Amino acid sequence: MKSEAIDAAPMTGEERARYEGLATVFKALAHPTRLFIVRKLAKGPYCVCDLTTLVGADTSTISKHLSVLKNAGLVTDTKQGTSVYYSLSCGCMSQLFAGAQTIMRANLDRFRRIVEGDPGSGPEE
Amino acid sequence: MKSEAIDAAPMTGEERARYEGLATVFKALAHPTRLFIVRKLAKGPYCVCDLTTLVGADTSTISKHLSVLKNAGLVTDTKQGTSVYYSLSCGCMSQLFAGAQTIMRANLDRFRRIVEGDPGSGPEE
DNA sequence: CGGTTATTTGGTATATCGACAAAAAGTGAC
DNA sequence: GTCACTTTTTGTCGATATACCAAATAACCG
Repeated sequence: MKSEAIDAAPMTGEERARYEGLATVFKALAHPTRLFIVRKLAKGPYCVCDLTTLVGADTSTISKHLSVLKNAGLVTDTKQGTSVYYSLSCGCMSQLFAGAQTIMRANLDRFRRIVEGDPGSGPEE
Repeated sequence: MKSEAIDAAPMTGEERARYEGLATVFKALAHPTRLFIVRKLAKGPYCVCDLTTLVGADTSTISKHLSVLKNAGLVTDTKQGTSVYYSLSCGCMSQLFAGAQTIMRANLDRFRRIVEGDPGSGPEE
């Protein structure tokens, strides 16, 4: 049975497109290495080879991760000699991190309560 | 050649784990349908069948999307009769959306400038 | 209990992602 | 031009994600 009232109509095509655009941003952040990179870039620009060293992966891998971030509009790049330096394109990244960290912290708390056996918290069963 | 100083050491195991946890949150948001669902849940709890109608997909598909959101700690569920109602577990979702929307807006602006041919903006070449 | 409804789980086919290696492309120095 | 260095692109392959269908599970009602 349906709930009281589904006031809102089903997802329209335009809505769908908007959510796909948003999803592109989140997809770009949906990888530990890319998060690590974004975190580094928050401190200043880095070139590909530096990030390669920091992450400890193949250069081509890092380059591809950076292109994902760039296509999502999260970073910009500048050429300097043979190097390409990447920077964050938006200060709002910290906002995104803050939100995600809030959730992660809550998850950790929940997990801890479950492990420590605080009754009345976890999935009682 | 390396940049001046890579003061920070390479990614440690602990760091890696932390970024994987964060990535789980972003991964959960990295799908248009799940974003749509989260948006709906911001208005109040919905059961699976309502969301199924709103999205226009198979029930099992929606159920699976909801389980992804739940495993990431973004939503909680409550049983009421035969229905399961899902709610957001955190008000910080709006923060995440705001950040992503800021980026998307910037992307749109950039794109528009390129299309409209404003010189000195797009990827000059 | 059998019947109905709501949800989850398992199977499967397709598509996308991610990592490395190898090759290509761009830049600067000589 | 060639050499050295940095970055991107391409190819391949295994892992993951996603959609639907079908079957299993759970809750309510008579």
